[in-house]
Amino acid sequence: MAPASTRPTSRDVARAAGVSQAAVSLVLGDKWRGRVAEATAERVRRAALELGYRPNLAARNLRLGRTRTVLLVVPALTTEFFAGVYTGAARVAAEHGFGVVLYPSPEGVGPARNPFASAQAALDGVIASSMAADALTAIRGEALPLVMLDSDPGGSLGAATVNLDIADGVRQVAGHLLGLGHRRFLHLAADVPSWTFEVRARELSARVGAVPGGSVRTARAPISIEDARAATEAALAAPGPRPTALVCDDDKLAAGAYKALRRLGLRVPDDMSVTGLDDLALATAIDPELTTVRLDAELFGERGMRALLAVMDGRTPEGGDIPVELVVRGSTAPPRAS
Amino acid sequence: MAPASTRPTSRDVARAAGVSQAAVSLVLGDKWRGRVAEATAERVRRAALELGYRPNLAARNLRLGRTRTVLLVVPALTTEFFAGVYTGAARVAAEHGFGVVLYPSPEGVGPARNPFASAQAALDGVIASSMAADALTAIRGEALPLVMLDSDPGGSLGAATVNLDIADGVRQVAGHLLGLGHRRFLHLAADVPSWTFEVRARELSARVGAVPGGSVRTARAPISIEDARAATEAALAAPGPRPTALVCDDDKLAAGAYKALRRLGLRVPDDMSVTGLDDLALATAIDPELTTVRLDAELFGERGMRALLAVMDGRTPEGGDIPVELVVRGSTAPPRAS
DNA sequence: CAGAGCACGTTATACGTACAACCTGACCCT
DNA sequence: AGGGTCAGGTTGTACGTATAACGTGCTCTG
Repeated sequence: MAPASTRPTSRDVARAAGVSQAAVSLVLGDKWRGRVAEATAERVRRAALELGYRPNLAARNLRLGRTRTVLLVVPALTTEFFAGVYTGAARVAAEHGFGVVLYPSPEGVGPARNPFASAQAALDGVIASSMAADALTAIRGEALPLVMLDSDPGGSLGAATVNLDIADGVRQVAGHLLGLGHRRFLHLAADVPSWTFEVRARELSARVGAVPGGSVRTARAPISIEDARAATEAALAAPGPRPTALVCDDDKLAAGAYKALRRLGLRVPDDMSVTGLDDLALATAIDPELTTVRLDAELFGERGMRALLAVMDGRTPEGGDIPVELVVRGSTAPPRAS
Repeated sequence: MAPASTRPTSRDVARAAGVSQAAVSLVLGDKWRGRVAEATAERVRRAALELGYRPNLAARNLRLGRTRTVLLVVPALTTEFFAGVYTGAARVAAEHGFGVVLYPSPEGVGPARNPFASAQAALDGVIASSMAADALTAIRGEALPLVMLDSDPGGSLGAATVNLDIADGVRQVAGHLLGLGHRRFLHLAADVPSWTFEVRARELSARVGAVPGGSVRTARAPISIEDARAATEAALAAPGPRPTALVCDDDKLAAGAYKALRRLGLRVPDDMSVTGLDDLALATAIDPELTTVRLDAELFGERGMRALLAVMDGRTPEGGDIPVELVVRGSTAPPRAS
């Protein structure tokens, strides 16, 4: 009489092996050394295998009071970059017996825009990108151990933060372009409310402003190739001397800028130098290949996970921003003698 | 005496509101109509709010015997496309009170390569891309309701499948290029063991082979821009008359092919027509913009989730492949008169 | 005015697991 | 012989929730 098609429990395994449920738990939990005879343990293992037993995670989580699962909240723009962050975080998590669940902050997915309503999984902690703005209030409400990625260290009110050294990346870009002789800059800024984008703008202005004759104009666009194209065309239609260098907050924006420049009949890098930020695959797919700042997404994810493990453990996560690296390719050159 | 920093339970709320735990469960579970006075319900709600009560999901899942969470297994190449699949699936899931957890099949992430070891979440069902090959055996072992995306309907042994009409997409591409006058094809195939890529090859050969003088050569590359570039260069170095049309299994491959053609001094579309498949943002970022087949990733995800809901419900999911659409852009033109 | 019915709750229980605490017989040592 | 030790288990319980089953008074009706 098959008792319906319900999954076997540890008690079923116990019955089949002729032992108590506790013995099954001990054997399968690898805590049986010196408590259960090897022969019995083997019987239990065999019975579990035959019945196709899988432990009920809900029950285990309830019993243990923890889930060994953490949530990674990323912005809707699920890209290579955050795929890398996930990979790094998942690797470290796996080393410590943890799992990582991804929550891409939705664009109109659920009514609640609440990661916890969506990923119903019971969680031990959260890593959240500061770009996933929609989800942040819900996250705070949950009162779980939290690590923020790329968030204002001052403004995040006590939550641990792990940051890329974006300021240094912008410094390197500015230094590179200034060194080539550029003075008039157009900054194609990501239209996303996030501290990291404020840093980009501030740092660029500071560097360029410190040089005689240096000037920065700003255009804004959401991180989308089409929007970037439109914004760039509009900005370059403005009166006054044309900028010679176009600094983009993101490689995708740079790809849009390329399109705008093609339509305007301007050549990269002869008429306009262009830089990006991220070093996505896209950066080498476009022609000419893009000078950009390489961000180590995987390392970012690893550091985020390590920080979360520290927080969950009551320790203080190690500080220090993650270094970034300028990658010079074919999209930057000295401005043409005017 | 704060009882440590442990999260409040429904019993704590009950105590604070002066009612029984059962009453709390009724009120917060919205099952109190006619069982609890409005004033009492209000007291309970207020107490819950004040204590910051969050139900323990592990306990609820255990009690209810279900989690209202499903797993979406996607291949490591976390791209725009699967981001779209997720969005569609999550939307439908949310409509039915379900959550979706993403599992990107890892490239060397965990030792187990087991989605269930990683996403420790207790699950009600699984949607899996056939490209996430590493994870498939683990998935079968779990014996959960399963829907496969883009899988061989015959070979998937009873699991429900939802497929894009890739064969028709390839037919449209072949028809378009043949109509322009192309006869010698190079097929840049994705080096991924998945039924959908077999379909591409088979269908292209069939169509082109049916035309007098039609021939198809094949090159293989992993889905990466650099690998695609190398494979294309190698293939075009082969002796014999050069193909005039390059059919790529994926937009990323096409981007790699563009690079190869640039290095060989061949112009698109004058010397070589190129087509892709996916219609990613990348397709319009490269120059000239890519003729490709648009796949509706979100619809794909929606249909996948609907099918899974049907399976979990004991119903038969609706059949029918998802239509795809050829998008003609600047990368295809008639072959130059030879 | 009996008792039916309703409004408003409460008590008890089960979900499947992990583990603390307890038990039992065999063997050993003095 | 008496007790101690140890291997090899078992019994019992708690985790926090949802809900079935069971009271209570009170009102209404015939």
